[in-house]
Amino acid sequence: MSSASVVYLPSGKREQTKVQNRQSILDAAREVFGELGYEQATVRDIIRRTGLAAGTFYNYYRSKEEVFAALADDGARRFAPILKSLRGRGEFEGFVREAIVAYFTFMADEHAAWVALRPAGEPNLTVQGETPEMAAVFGEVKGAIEDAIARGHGPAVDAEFLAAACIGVAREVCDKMLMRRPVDINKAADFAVAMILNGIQGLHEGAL
Amino acid sequence: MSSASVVYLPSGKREQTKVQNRQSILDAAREVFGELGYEQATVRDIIRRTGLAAGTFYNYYRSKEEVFAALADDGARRFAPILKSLRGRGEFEGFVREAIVAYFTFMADEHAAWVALRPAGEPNLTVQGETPEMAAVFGEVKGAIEDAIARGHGPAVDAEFLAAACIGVAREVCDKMLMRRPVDINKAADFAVAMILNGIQGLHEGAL
Amino acid sequence: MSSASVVYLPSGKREQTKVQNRQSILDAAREVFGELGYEQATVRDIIRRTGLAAGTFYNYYRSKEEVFAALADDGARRFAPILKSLRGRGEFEGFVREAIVAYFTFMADEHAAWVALRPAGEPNLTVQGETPEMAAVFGEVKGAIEDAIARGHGPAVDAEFLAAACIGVAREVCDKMLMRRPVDINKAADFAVAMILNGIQGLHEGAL
Amino acid sequence: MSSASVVYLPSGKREQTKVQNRQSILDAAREVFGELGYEQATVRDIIRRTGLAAGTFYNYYRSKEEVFAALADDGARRFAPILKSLRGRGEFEGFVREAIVAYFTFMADEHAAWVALRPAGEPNLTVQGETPEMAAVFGEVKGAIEDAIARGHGPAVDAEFLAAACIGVAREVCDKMLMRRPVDINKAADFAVAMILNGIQGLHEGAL
DNA sequence: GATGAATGAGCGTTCATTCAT
DNA sequence: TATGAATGAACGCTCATTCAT
Repeated sequence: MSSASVVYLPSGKREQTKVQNRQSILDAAREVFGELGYEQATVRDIIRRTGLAAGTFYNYYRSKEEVFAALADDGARRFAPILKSLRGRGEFEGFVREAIVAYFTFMADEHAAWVALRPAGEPNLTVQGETPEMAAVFGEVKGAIEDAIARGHGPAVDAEFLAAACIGVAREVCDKMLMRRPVDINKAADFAVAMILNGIQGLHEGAL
Repeated sequence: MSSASVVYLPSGKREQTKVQNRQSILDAAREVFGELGYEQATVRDIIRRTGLAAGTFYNYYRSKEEVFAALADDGARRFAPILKSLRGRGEFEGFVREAIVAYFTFMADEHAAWVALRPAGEPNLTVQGETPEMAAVFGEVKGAIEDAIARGHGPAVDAEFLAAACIGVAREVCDKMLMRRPVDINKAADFAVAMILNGIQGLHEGAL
Repeated sequence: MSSASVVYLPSGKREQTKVQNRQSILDAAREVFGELGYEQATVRDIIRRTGLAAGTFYNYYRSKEEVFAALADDGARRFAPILKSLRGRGEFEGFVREAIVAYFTFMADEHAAWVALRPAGEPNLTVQGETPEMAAVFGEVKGAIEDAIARGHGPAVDAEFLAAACIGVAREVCDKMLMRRPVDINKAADFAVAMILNGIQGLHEGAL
Repeated sequence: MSSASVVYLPSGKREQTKVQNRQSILDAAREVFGELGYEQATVRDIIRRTGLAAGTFYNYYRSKEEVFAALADDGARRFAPILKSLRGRGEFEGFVREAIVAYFTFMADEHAAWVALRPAGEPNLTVQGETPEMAAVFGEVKGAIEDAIARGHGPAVDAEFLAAACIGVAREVCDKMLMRRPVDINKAADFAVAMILNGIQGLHEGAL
């Protein structure tokens, strides 16, 4: 009761614990962000789900912003190679199709993982449905499309508007796709791609 | 012995300050919501900007939800007649064009008013950029498009996806439009409409 | 809308209104104190039930303490003549019996009126059950008994303790009586009186 | 490379201040409840007297109800063994006497401690005079008497009225006893017991 | 590095009371 | 006198963050 108990662990273990703690925090944060949304989520929520002490959180991240960024970076990092293989290719049509498919696929996977991991016990919980990874990957795709268009790989139209339109279609159709069972990536991608490419086609003819 | 019993009815001064206070609160709330976003905004933020006492807020609204709703309702109410004149028309093309134009026009006006009123003194302030009115009107347009498509006024394609795509294009292009100077409603609307209608055209041919 | 409407009423009416308002406040206060208890009751609760304006309350009473006192005084005033007819009589036994009966009768009446007036619609409301009048009348009885004993009309025992014991018996038995249906004043009074008088009898013999 | 992983177990200093703080809160709460009464007391009153930060209170108790209960439980727990030794004894007279003595003794101790600790500097402060412990112990005694009578250990009279009368006598005489200097437990207990037992005696003869 | 209690600013809200009308 | 909106102190409570252990 009145003395400290000290347990010495081998150094390897300690490193392991560090990795484990960091992962615990990330996992808890993903859950919390997914369920509550970024704004509603609090550091305390994350800590609670972690089982760690409050102070421990701050050994790894300085704020909820930072954990969010870490998760987003992780998503972006995993998505980067996929995206890289698409960038820089010559023809725009192919790029759009592949980018959309890659994006939808990533989102479907992420969403599936997220749905699978959520405990079924709390059905009345408000769910935001988008993890930091998803948000980040959307940002990546957005950037890629904007880039591709700005670099002249796209048609000769108002580049910024075009990118915006592509992104809008991609995001909204993706959202709907994720709400259906089963999640049909091909159908959704076909739809989105058709909308975009046909839309552009018209722009040419209409000389916009 | 004979004295007057006086009944005070709502008269000038009182009623006037009531209206003023209500308006102060709404104005402050619009600012706060526009700058901080709904989630970050607090009742006390609104009160502070109002200069009124804390308790006074609660003579007018019971919560931030309620002020938000009041602002949103105001936006929706102002937009409703415009929208109503579009709904129920037979052909889809015309509906889309008019809806987009109406939406872009409303947003441009709202945005201009909003920008004009914001004090320039705090440039490093996080700005969300969307007032409750804008959010509400977006919701109205979204509903109108979904309705129009669901009621069969749209082409024979996946109605939900189509609505989603239209909405995505409208929102994103509108956002870009609002960032430019001058704000060119016609150009943006032409672009968005072309994307949507041409996109649909292709869907038919592609038998999606 | 923008001008004051003034209604002149004859002076008699005005006086009448004053009396009515005072009574409204007292009635509302009795209800509120009875339902919520003195501590929980707020001036606002009373005002709300009154239908009057908040400021009007302060034209009649300066605080909830004051309304409470007014109600208590009313109870005491109504009880005073009954009590007066008992005070000063020579023999203690008779005094105790009559005081108890008078007290129990008053409380039963008051309680019946109170129960009858309460709206049956809110059965889950916390009810304190004692109006200011009841509290005040208890105080009067207490004073009367203490007086009677202190003036030597009681037996030669520790006067303060005796008064305390009488009062304790009276209060607690009265409470139980009021909880039963039908309220049997005679039975309760007989019991209380017997306890007290027999108790005293023993004190004499025991030479306390 | 080789470093220690340290697990901190509850040790001296931390545990000590926790106990101290908990005690500070309980002490402050007892004072506040004693001076202001349960209803008037606020969590902030307790915190203020404690000198701790506002949030700290909530590390120990969730509400004023909970602190009150903790104090009351403490009183009841300390009184329980004394009470237990009395319950279940056959004859009623002995039970009443012992219960009264035990109750008066406990209250006298509690009251003495309470009076001794109160700072003399604020003479104009409203004092309620009853700590949660006292209230709880009164409740225990009340329950014990009601039980004993209900279980038939009492005389053949209206059990509920009898219990009420006993309790009334005990409470009121105890209050008076506590106001005198010196506090004479025996005298007060003798008085109360005589009142009760003689009173019952009369009930028998009177066939109530 | 891990712990978890302490901190105190800040939140939403209610309240008694005032005072211009 | 009646009105009822304005006031601002105070409440219960939560939070991000710190720091002695």
